[in-house]
Amino acid sequence: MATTRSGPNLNRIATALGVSVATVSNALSNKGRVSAELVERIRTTAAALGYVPSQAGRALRTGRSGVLGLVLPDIANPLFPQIAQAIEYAASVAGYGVLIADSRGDIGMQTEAISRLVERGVDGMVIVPRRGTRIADAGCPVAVIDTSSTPGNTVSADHWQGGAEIARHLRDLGHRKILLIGASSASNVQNDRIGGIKSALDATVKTEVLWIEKIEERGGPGCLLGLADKVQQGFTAFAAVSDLHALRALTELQRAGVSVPDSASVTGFDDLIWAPVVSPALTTIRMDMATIAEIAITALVNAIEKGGPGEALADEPPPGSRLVTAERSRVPMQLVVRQSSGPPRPAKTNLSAENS
Amino acid sequence: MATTRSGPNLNRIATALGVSVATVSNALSNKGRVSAELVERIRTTAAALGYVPSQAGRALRTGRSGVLGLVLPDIANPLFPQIAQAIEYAASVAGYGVLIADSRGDIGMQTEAISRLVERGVDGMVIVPRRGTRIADAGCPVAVIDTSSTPGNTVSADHWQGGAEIARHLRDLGHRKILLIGASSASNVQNDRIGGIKSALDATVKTEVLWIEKIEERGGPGCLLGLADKVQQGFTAFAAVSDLHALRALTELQRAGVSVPDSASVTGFDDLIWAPVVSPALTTIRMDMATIAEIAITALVNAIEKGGPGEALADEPPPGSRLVTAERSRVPMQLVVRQSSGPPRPAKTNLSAENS
DNA sequence: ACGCGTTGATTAATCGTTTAATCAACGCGT
DNA sequence: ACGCGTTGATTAAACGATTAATCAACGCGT
Repeated sequence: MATTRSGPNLNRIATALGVSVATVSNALSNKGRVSAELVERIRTTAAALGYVPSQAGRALRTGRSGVLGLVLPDIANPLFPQIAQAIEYAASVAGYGVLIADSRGDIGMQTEAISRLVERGVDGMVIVPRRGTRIADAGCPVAVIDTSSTPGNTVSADHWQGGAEIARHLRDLGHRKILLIGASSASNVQNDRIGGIKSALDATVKTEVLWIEKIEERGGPGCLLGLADKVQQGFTAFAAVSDLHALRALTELQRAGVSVPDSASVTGFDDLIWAPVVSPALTTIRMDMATIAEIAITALVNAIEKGGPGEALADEPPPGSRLVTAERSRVPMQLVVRQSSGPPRPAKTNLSAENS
Repeated sequence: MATTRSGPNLNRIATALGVSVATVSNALSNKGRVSAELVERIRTTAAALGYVPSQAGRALRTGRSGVLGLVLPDIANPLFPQIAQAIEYAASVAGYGVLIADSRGDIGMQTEAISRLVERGVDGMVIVPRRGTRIADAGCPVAVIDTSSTPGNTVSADHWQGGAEIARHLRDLGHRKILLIGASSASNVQNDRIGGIKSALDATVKTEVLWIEKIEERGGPGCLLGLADKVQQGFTAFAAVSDLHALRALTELQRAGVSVPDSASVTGFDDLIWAPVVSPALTTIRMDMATIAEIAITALVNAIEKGGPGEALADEPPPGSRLVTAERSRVPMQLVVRQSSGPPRPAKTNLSAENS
């Protein structure tokens, strides 16, 4: 079934019309000089025969497969659907297919996954690295979506600005003691988000960072984070750097009898699928994945087709992998206010429900 | 960069050794008759030159692209990471790459997405339909992963049995009034799960089905489901047909001051990523996606390579799309007991924490 | 009438692999 | 010594598209 087997090819169209294959090829691709009338006839019979060009033949001749690779070292990441959908859409608009590769969390398999893609002849690849793993040269243009502070990053959400948005939101609500919840201090993305939060707050607001990884070293995976104690210590807001951790915080607080948002506010990041359906619906920050994907794909396609803008990192332009760059490398994140955030301990009002 | 451009090809290896390309090809693929010694020499120089076979050349000659398509009409489905990961892994083990296609929820785009894949020359495709949409013929072998009650289904989790497992778990805990929570009565999967639950319960256990879609028609998306009232009515367990709905139920109950699992049990389906981290950790049912994917891919690859077992639906074997079949079509689901389920209203004990 | 540029189409080579057909030795039985 | 099967390697023809080079008319100015 590969690539139009048994289906009509250029030859069949050519003989059907009594012309040469070259003419047919030219007519269908607007290349050489073919009379308008003949183009018309070729087009119609091609359509009538249900002609579909063979990617294999074209790839062999042109050296382009029309396929991009998408490498997700951590496919279990709940952001994956958003990313895959956006990348697939942007790629298909640009006329490319998307081949997925997964290293199943294992860093060593990332290299293998990449080489699998290369063997399949991808023209370029989009890599969403986890925790700043180094990208070995792939021998083709590569776009990296991570965060601005990662060297070689092509484009990403402006996690720093996103953090600042959340911080201002909580500060304006009146919170003065905020607990920041992250998973791993090794993640560039999480560090940027936390950095952004802190940067937007002056000395009147106290913050403290809680790393889940640290706590789970003792308590085991899924253990309680001790947030009820934090409430006792005066924290009125809990800003997690991912909706996953926000969810954990939310349920832990509720279970401990802390009412949200009345007694404590909880915010997340990424607007994952469950953010609107939990109760109270989660205030969070959404990344514009569609725009990010479009920028990444555009940069990648430029590098592929023109050898155009972007081959950064100063070394060898033609060989090795070329990390592509884009003019816009930070896409703003958007605050989504729902019910999980509100002013700290106001007697009993039932507040803030803009979005959702 | 497509397909080993500029890289060494068979010809280069052949001239380097002073043999013919055919011999090299035969040596590398164990086909024709080549002396063991020569095979050895060819292998080593091929490796030394970093030879990677050109998929394009091979595809053109053999009519096989070595690529499968994965069609997800509802990519926003949180199950997607599990599915994509399992399919990608099974496919790569079988020597195939996976091209993703997404119809962004729109049913009309499903056909377009499929034809995009066909144009790219996929050898076959795996389709995970949403709500029993019909699959137009794709012109290549197709494996369908949905549920047993869907006509043409190739393989899937045994949702019915999964439902029965959950039902027995709750019954054995002592629950006698269980609320079943589903999203849409149009979903075959959800109906099978609910059917399975009911089938395992005798008349001593009362059940009632709550369809979220119906409630949201009035209350709007994300509205409260009125579960606190249900508790008043004597329901002690809430069995959702997806972790997403279980999560919604859990947070709604907790927010209403109903303690879980002391005053009410909540269970889900699918063991999505947040199931272990919410508090209390969610009791749920896990599907063995790895096995399902392996069965689907095996059946698909059989159909592709041998024209082997499976071309169902009685009509034309060679043309049209061929829905493949597998010997095993139902893969059992596995109960994962965590903290969100327990016996109904036992005075004050702090119970059941097997798994997690 | 001759040369020349333009238009419109064809010829043929090429991409890299697979594979059927062919061919050259060589050993061996008769 | 001749024929014959076997082994080990080569030749050459595909697969389907792209594209540079070529070629046949034709119109037109001088």
